[in-house]
Amino acid sequence: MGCNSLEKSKTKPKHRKGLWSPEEDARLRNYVLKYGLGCWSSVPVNAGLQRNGKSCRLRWINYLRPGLKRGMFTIEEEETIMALHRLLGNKWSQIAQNFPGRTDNEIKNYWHSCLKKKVVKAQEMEVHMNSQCINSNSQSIDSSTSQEKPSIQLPGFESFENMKGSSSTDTDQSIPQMLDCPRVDTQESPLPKILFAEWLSLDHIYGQLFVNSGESVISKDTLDQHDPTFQDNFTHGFLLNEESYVGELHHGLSNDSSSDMFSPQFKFESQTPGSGICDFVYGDEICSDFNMNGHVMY
DNA sequence: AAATCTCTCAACCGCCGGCTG
DNA sequence: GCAGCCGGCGGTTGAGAGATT
Repeated sequence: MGCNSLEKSKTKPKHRKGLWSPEEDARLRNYVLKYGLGCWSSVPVNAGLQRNGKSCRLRWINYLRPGLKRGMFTIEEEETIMALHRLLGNKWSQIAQNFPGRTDNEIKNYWHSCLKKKVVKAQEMEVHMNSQCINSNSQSIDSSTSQEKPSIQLPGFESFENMKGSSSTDTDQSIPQMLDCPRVDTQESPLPKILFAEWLSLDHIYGQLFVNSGESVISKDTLDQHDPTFQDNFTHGFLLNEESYVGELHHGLSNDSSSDMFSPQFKFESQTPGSGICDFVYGDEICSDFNMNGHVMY
């Protein structure tokens, strides 16, 4: 690695632990926005932080990264998490790839604090109902009933069955079909009707931006505002500078005509060139800072 | 009002695979 | 092939907030 030599000769600094202060957040944010994502181990040194690189990386990914969606999980998100967990097990990073703006840590926490209990409850209900069923009419039960259990079929997520393979964990083996979980109807699902075959993560996008600083991923000139292939804006927000509305950022999917896949894209609409740091507002929340310089720049 | 309990979630820890010298 | 470092991931912890007694 190119950056490890930086640390080698130096004595190990004492790293701060615990919660991040606003000052530390500001230092890290300013550094990454200015110099981009590179070698995390050099970030605390260059940014003047008494943290280790790992801690900086985690703080950026889970808290400071632009585009993070904060707040409660929706019913749809909840159902999707449970469905994906049944398919993938505790593969939180893979699950998180299907939730733009959510982090694997967030999903993992939500699972352990809320969803796990629901699954256990459902499991207990199933056991209870099965025992009742056996007692009342044992001869009517045959092997086919288990195949008729309700199963959550996420539209477009069929291929995850293939991904599951042998990587299943103890948890996904023990989780029963959800008896009280509303099934996702393929006809009426509010979820995107596609599979994110490979979600182009924000990290990836920003990483490219930082490497090629000066390039704009969201350019009002390069993106067709009326792109007919741009579908299902499932997240969007507003860009504000210090005083006023600057534009609207859509985060959606664009059909790649060369394949059946859709790819995530940003669209920037109704823009008024601004300057300086802008906030991306999602819902009622200010998510992060965006540098604006005519186009959306970083 | 105070003590205790429960829950949430940010952050840490340890492991793993990939890369480099 | 080996050692060292890195980023990434999943498991776990513990501080703090809110609920309950």
